[in-house]
Amino acid sequence: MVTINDVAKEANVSASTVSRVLNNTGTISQLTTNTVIRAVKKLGYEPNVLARNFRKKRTRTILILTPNMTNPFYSNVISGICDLSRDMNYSSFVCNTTDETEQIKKTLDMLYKHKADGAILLASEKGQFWISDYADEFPIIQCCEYDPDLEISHVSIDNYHAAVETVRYLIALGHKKIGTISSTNKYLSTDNRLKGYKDALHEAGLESTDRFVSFAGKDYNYQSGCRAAEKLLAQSDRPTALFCISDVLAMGAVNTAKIMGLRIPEDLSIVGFDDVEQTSMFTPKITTVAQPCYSLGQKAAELLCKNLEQNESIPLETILPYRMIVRESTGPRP
Amino acid sequence: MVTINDVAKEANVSASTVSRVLNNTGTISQLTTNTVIRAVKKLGYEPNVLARNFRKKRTRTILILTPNMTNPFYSNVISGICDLSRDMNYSSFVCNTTDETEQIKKTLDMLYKHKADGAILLASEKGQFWISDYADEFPIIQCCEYDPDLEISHVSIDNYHAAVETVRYLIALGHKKIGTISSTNKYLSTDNRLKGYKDALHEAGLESTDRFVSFAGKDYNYQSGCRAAEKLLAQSDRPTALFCISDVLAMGAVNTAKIMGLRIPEDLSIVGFDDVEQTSMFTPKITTVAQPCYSLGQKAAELLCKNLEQNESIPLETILPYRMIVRESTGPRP
DNA sequence: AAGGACAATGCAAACGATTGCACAAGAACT
DNA sequence: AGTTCTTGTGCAATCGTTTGCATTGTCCTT
Repeated sequence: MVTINDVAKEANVSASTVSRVLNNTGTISQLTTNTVIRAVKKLGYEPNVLARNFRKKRTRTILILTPNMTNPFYSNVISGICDLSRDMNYSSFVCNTTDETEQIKKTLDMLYKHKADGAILLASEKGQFWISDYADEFPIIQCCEYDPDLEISHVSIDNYHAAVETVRYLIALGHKKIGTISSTNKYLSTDNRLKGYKDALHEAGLESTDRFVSFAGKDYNYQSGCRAAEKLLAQSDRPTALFCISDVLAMGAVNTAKIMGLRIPEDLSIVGFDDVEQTSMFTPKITTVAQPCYSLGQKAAELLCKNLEQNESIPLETILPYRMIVRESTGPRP
Repeated sequence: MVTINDVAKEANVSASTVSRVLNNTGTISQLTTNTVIRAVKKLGYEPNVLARNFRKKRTRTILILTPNMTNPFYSNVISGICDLSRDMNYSSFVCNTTDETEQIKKTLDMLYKHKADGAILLASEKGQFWISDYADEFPIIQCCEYDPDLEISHVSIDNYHAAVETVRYLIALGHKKIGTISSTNKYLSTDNRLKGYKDALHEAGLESTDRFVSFAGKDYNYQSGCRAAEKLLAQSDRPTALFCISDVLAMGAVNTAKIMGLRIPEDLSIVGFDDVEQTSMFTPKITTVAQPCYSLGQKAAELLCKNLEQNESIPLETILPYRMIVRESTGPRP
């Protein structure tokens, strides 16, 4: 293995000079710089990352904490983080935490142990104040979900207005009885989407009744979407449109509706959220609010890496645009 | 930060002794061992990973190379790898390579740079002989896909027999005209599933004609599944059953069939492969061959870690069981 | 012309662990 | 009793970089 000393010898300078050339630190004459670079190339020298990390107490590694990387929404975000951090010459270490506090803490402790330089949290439930202990010492970014009561940087979309806009759209189609499928999880987005839904109804002078609000379990999955939809649609005076806070829930709702003999969108309009790939494989293709998953991840990674690299400060809030995609599951009021 | 020397001082021994106690190397008396352990606990000493890695030229990190982590099949495998390697105190670094040779090489070069100790390749196309150059020097495992011409350890299922069994099942249902949707990609599994399909037909004395074989693009996606199915079903003398080499292709086929006015399974039986979550959200729920994605990942990670840890040798071949799941998309010949 | 400022470089000490070698003390053998 | 083995421990070198400080030479200022 060729070391910095070999290069130094070849270039007739000291190891420190080589180091300074390679790190762009200190003042080195153009002439020497050239000589060193030539020597580096000639010997095919590559700095030993292990030694460098050790000396600098840095690893060029970032942590990605996700409840579950199997979820297509998260896997897209993670993809964005991985790709960008790779381009910045950072490694990314993905960790499934299943939202368990102990697991999250254990993973974040890697920061203390110098196994990683910073972290991106994909989904923090609200009220986890202890996260600040880490964020005070290390750069941490919350991506997608975040806690507004914590002074930690986050990258997200405007869930409130996305919900408002969606429900307005349903209202514009003539719907008067609009239901929603929410969730019992503790994410901010869930609250904001519910609030947006209610405000949009209110703004249009429509009643917002508990009868039209159904909560899927915190696991958010297909089955719970089916059940939640059933509760709403079994009522004699049922909604004619459903705003679901995730696509998977929407798929469950579509399924339940079909089983109950309702045609979509003729009898019932359904809209989802996220725009995971499967929504367009479904029949009917589901109208949804697209989140820029990949970009959310990229942006978070970019902010984090730049902070680590040049100590550039991370803005407290970064909001990316959402986009409503009208497909086949919504139509005028029956 | 408390170092090994602090512990040594506290325990009135030398740093080497502390090191030996912690690494279980050399011979240390029970008495000293206890003293050291007490000192470690008292000071809350944690070995500096960076220094240790540097000295040992190891990182306790494994590389995961995937064409695309967004694919639900891979994300499940990756999940298995991540979870198991975390339990073994290894970090895992996921990298999207989009099957590009240059990207794969660049990632594997991290092994040379001591940024990782071993690697798991999720999907290698056949004929990439240069991979052996890496495998000769570092532990590498191919998971799911592999090249039989390379002497590299792999963890997989028996794709050939899975295909045979599936087609036999369709034959048992009375089908005589059975088509398949394959792909133009260069994966071994694709070849084996096609071969299994043909052999099963042959074994039953049924003709296997090119008219009934359609190839989706190498991207494997929903759209290409739709197109491939259309080619098969547009024929006047069309198949009554389709064996698709992936669930996503099967979903495309279902969709196309519906559009063409065919009822499933009354007019056409369709079976997929993989058992990704969405198959059961689809109407009808799709009959498929389940691969133990998560376990495949776990197994590969376990073998790799154990090899790194205790130099335990990795068997050339590890085959995990598949399982056919009959759901709603298959029925007797119309 | 003297002094100061500055640019360019080298020396050597870190960083925190691991490990080959040496050595002491006691045990076991002849 | 003398030799050899074994066991337990410490010393000091080492891994490959980075970096604080010292040094040299050059140029500018007054």
